[in-house]
Parts: sequence; structure tokens; C-alpha cells
Amino acid sequence: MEPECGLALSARKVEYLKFIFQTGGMVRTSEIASAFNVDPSTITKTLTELAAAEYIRHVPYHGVCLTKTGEQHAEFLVKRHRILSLMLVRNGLLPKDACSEASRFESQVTKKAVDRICHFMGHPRQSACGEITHDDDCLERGRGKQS
Amino acid sequence: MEPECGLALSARKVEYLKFIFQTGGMVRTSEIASAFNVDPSTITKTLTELAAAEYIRHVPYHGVCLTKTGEQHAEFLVKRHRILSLMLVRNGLLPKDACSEASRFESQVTKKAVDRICHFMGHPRQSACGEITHDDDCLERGRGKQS
DNA sequence: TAAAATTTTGGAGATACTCCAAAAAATAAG
DNA sequence: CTTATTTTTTGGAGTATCTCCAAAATTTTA
Repeated sequence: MEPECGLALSARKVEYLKFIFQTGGMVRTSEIASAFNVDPSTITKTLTELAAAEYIRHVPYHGVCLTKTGEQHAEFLVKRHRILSLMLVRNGLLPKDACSEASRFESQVTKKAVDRICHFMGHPRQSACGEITHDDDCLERGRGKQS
Repeated sequence: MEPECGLALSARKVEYLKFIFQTGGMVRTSEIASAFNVDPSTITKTLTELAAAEYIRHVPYHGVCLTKTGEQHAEFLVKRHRILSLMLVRNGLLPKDACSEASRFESQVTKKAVDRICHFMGHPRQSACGEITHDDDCLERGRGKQS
């Protein structure tokens, strides 16, 4: 499992990064805090860590935005969520349950696995939670690229 | 999510409990320690917690065995692992990858979801990692029992 | 019964969360 | 344009898990 296996971020950080990505542009501490119902000071601390890892740029007292790397990674995070949700729906779960189950465990699923599942499902464009976009990696890896 | 949603134990404790169940009878601290490559003192601490939660009986210096509750729960844990592994195999993963992915995230999947997936897959008896057994709960819930 | 192996205890550290109170900075109101 | 309000950050502290090491306790072996 290389650095880019998709397990680098905790479940919480995955949620925050997806939220920042989906909100778009400059996102304020208070927006994240109220979206997840946690104290703003908690958000500040986590944002500092995400900034140290260069997923986001943090302008103190003004907000955060994704770096190029952060944006690419967030795209993967959103796709992972949607592919896993879709797999669960296709295996008997209700859309809302699929979504909440996936949110709980998705941080533990590698990119390699996601790419394979995505390939197996025929690179679907729509899941229970929104559109799915596909990158080259996924298209290659799904066919059996090792590692 | 009631107490019995299947999220009560950490990933690590799930691993230990499955191991104790699959080893059977009285299991020694050192067996678990070497199986997972952690210090025996770490195992002792975790066993103390599992004993406090009444999943196991701990006879100091001699080992642990499952309680009735622990055995029932371990059956669920093993089944969950196998159902999820099978779902992954049926969605394009290689058996060994399916098994390791499932081990990483299974602790975050509810019993309700497992029962639904199991029902959807037709209550299969064989997965990549071994036999699958079915309980009444699963058979009912899979048909749409709420909560 | 003494030596060796196993297990437990106690101490300490890492990671990842969390909140609260107080200080700092930005924004809005007068 | 200065004061009051709101937002954000800092610092402190606490919880939960998981980890290892060294030393003590216990069991097993020789």
C-alpha cells in the first residue's frame, strides 16, 4: 500500500474535505462547524492539520480552500463514497442507508478496491448520492493493473 | 441505532474476538499476541476490556474463553466479515483483497446492513473466507423488518 | 525447589477526537 | 472612525484506543 492507497485521512477529515469540495471556493470555519455540529475550535484544529498536509490552504480568520492536490483527492473521496453507496444499493440497501453506511466505513477502502468495483459496475455515472466521474487511473486499474 | 447495531466494538476488538472464536476453547494471551504481532501486555489490557463488557471470561494467567453473549456476537462478526468479503468478490475484487479490505472496514457496518445484503445475495453458504451461517434475525430482517 | 517462560501491572507516549474559556481579529453599527 | 458584535483562533484539558517497555507476579519446566 503506497502513500496513494486512499487511507491517508481519518473518517472525520474525509468528511470535512468532501464538504469543502462540495461547498466550493473559500469555506468558513463556522460553515463546517455548523454542518457537522462541532465546536468551531475543533474545526480550526483539524483545518490546521489538513493545511499541514497540503490538502487545503488556510487563511486565518477568513477560511480555507482546496489546493490542487486537495481538489484531486477530494474528487477521489467523493467518487469513493458514491461508488460504495451504489454498490450497497445494488446489493439491497435503501439509498439513505447505503449513504450513511458508506460514510461510516469509506475511509478504510483503498483506491485500488474502488477502481476495481467501479470497473466491475461498468463505470456508472449516477449513484444514490450524485454523479460519478472517472479518471484514467480508474479506467486502467479496473482492467487489472497491479498495485 | 440500538445497542445491537453491530458497531459496539472497535476494529481491533473485532479482530481479537473473531480470533478467539475461531481458535475455540481457552485461548492464551500469547497466542493472540503472536497472531497479531503485538506486545502481550497490550493483549492483556484489551482482554480486560472485553471481559468487562462480558464478551469473554478472563482467568488471569490462564487465558480467555467466550461467554454465551460473546459467542453469539462472534458468530455475527464472522458472518459479517464473510458476507462483506463475498459482496466485494461479487463486485470484482480478488478473494484475498476482498478479505483484507473487509477486515479494515467491517467494524463500521451495521447488522441491519449485513442482514439486508445477506438476504439480497440469497443467504449464500460459502464466501471467500469460509462458510456462512444464518440466524433468524437475518432471515426476517432481510425481508424488510424495520430497525 | 530453583530456573525459565508466561502473564500482568504500572508507566508512559501517540493519535485522534472533543469542548470550554479567553484572546485575537474581522465585521457591523452608530 | 470608533465602539460593539460576531467570528475565529489559542491554550488548556479530557476521553478513547492503541501501543510498547520494564518490573512484578504467577505458572510451568527442569
